[in-house]
Amino acid sequence: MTDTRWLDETEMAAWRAFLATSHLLERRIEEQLKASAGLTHPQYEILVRLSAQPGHRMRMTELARGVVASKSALTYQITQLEKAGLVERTTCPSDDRGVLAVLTGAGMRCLEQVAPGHVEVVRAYLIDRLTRDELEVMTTAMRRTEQALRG
Amino acid sequence: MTDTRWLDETEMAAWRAFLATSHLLERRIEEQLKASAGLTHPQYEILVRLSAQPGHRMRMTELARGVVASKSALTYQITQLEKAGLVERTTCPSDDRGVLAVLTGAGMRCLEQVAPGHVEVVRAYLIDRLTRDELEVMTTAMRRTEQALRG
DNA sequence: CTTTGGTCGTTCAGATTTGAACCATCACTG
DNA sequence: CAGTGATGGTTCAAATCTGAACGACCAAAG
Repeated sequence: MTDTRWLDETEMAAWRAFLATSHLLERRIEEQLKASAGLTHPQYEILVRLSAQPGHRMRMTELARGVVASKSALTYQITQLEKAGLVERTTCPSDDRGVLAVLTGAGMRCLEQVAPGHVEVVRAYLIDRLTRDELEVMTTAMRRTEQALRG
Repeated sequence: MTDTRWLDETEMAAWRAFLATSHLLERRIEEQLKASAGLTHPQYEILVRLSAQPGHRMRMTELARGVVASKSALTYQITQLEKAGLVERTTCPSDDRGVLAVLTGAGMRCLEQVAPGHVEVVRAYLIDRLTRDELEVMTTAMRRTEQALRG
């Protein structure tokens, strides 16, 4: 057991700020989505991902990876969205085990209605607070860490 | 209703990477803490905050603000930590409504034992992946957004 | 001293998440 | 074709979080 490399002042400040910001932002987003459409953030992300796919459909596992949710959490949320009529389940033609989540017309309309307000929050509290340089630094840095965290 | 200012490519990339990274990192941290000491991340954060205070004690509301948790979530977690013997509740001498959460000796020892492994994860997946410049940019940027999100 | 409005922390019901267990199916091997 | 190990998605119980409602207390004003 080697000695611990503790975080120095700059590192600690970065980590604390990152942590606080991500939690606070999550709260704001959740609040805004709930108020404007009764959606949770995970649900919103699911709709976004589906809408970006050809055929507006995606395999459950792939979708779970995309939105960073556990398989059971996704099962639950898809069931909720299905009850709300925003998503449907289809059996996958190429793999009988598989399930495709498909965005419905109502789901697409819901998304189009909610997205502007959501983007506004993301802008107001994060994107518009950063300079272009900061934005680019953050993108490359976050992509690197995301890469490290996957796999 | 003015036209929506959608996120351009750079902005979207920044936001997606930030979101994915924060969720993935949260998962890793949770996993590591659970395995090494049966703690959740919120619980760990509570111990850290308390340990940094004179007298190892803090008011519930202030603590909730610090770790970015709702009042009821904090009540729940402090109860859990109390059952585990890591924290105690004391009535606040200056305000009979108030409750002070106090870190116990066992709590402090637990923290000292768990912290190295936790820091290692934060380093391995975030801090050590960033250059010094990136770190500093992120700190100022995140602090600015944190500021905006509080209040 | 009482009233008033606000803060403090808890409680409660309901919603969501987690992780393990499970069954069905796949892909490959012999 | 049977056997094997891995994968896909669901289910379940337990843990946790949310938001509203609540009772207790504070602080300032009358």
